[in-house]
Amino acid sequence: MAKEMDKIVALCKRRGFIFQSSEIYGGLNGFWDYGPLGVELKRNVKEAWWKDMITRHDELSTPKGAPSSFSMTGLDCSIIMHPQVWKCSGHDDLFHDFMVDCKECKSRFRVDHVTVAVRRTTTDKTPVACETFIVDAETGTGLSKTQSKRLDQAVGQYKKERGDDVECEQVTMSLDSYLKEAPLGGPAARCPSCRGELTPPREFNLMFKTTVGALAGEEGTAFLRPETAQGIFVNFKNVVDSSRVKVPFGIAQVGKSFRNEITPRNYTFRSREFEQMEMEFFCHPDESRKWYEYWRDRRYQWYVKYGLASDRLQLRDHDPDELSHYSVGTADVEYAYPFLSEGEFGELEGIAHRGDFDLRSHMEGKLVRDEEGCLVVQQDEHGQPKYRGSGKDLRYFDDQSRERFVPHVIEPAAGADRATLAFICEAYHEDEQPDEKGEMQSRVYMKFHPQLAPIKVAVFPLIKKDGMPETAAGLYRDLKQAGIACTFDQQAAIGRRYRRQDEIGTPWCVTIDGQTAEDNSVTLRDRDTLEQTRIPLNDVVAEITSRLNA
RNA sequence: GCGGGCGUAGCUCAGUGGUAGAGCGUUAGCUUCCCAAGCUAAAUGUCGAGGGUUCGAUCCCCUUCGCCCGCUCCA
Repeated sequence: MAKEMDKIVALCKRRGFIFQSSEIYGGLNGFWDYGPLGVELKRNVKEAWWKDMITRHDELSTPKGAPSSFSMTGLDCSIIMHPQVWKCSGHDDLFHDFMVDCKECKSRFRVDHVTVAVRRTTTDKTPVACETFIVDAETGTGLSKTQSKRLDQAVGQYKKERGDDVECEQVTMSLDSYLKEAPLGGPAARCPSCRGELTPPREFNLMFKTTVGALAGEEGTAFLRPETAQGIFVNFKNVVDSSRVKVPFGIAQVGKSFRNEITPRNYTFRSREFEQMEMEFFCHPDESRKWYEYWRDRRYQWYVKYGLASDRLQLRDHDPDELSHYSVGTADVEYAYPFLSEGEFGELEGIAHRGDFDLRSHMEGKLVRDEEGCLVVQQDEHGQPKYRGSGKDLRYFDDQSRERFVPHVIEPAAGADRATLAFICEAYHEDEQPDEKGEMQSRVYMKFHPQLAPIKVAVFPLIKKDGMPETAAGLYRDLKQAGIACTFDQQAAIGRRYRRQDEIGTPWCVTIDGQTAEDNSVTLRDRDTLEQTRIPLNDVVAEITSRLNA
């Protein structure tokens, strides 16, 4: 499997699908460029998505499986937005962590994930001893017996030194709070797994920071968007007010997002700069469950339609404890990429039921879930909203029912690069075909769906004489005029030219031969079956067009 | 981020303390009436980058960047 991935990566480089960014300077981890063929492939992927979402959407009919008819519209938002957007969306907290590293065993921990049991004096709260541990979410386990014993011993030692009149109590707190409370002097918190020395907390920000305005300073600090979705939410009111859409409706966006991943790996799968195809679907809360299921199934089918095989593609509903902070239901469309271990799948797209979390967050301020599971505005230590919302009314007024409500949101969020990579991996095929002497030769071909293939047709004169090149060039121009991506090749033997096209996934080759001059017919050769059919030269454009739309 | 391995032509790789080769591919010509054909010719590398040791480094040492595997982290 991993070997197959190496072949795919080599082919992508050799044929101009994907290059490493800034390769001549040694490359830059987590960034990738699309070559001449790659850009066509990725454009076709995005175009297929956009057509499915917007261009071909019929808002007068009810699509199969949908609760009702609905509207769809597009949007293209800026990459840099007001910093408050990320505070209210939750990204600022979620993507911004302080981490400590163990100098001994090199483990890394989020400061707020490490719990500290502290023994301190009851009188002046001086910390005497502490032990760290990670609370297991499933078992809820805390301090071990050994650790308790160590605490007892440390307190005993302390009492011996100070005399017996000190009373100690035990409290637990996060490492975060402990470091703030006992910055100096107190016993050092040690590594939860090996008791090694910990580094001071260091800032990790998964969002790319930049400065707005020429003057550097905290004032102008802004972030490159880590997802395209927030641009849609903050424009919700603009779209409703300007486009006459009625709930239910969706807003789609394709664009770049940026995440400063700690470990970009697996080719283009986890990149620091990537392109998303996101759609936010706004509906009445009572209907949201049905819409969630509709979009989940429809998005899965989209990948099937464009050629991902069902045994390497799966739709997986998240377990309740796996759900994001905002979600009441999420499913992933996953693909068994060849770089993953047997049985493992990687995420292509997440379809999330986000409820009213996003719109309300941008109205009221950043929300969190309280003990009863209700969304409430997160408060700071003074009882004020931690991050203030816009204060704008983002509710929707339904003229028919005379009802005013915050729509619920279904979000299918797909990775354009991940989809492109999955289509590349799925397309890669090797087989054995006889050469002109009848000996079996290995053949590599990319079995792209014709709508995704970078080039749809290659036109060849069988040999470079008898007017064949001229006839072929004429057909090439006709195809170009019709807007069909095609190429012309008269170099080398015909077999080699076919193989070249196979390797870049061109579904059809048209060859002008001796018979063309006699009866105006050409051969149309199929990439996958290698079968050739004779069709009239004048029908080629129409034939290709109809096959492309099939 | 840590540990291990690796980095030589477009690709796959060989090789040596005295500034480099093979196969495939690419390009040009001839030949060629259908699946990587034949013949002829040609191009291509600052041996990942920077520094050090040396009379001399692609080779030895250090740093750095990148890739792969594992751990960690993460949607």
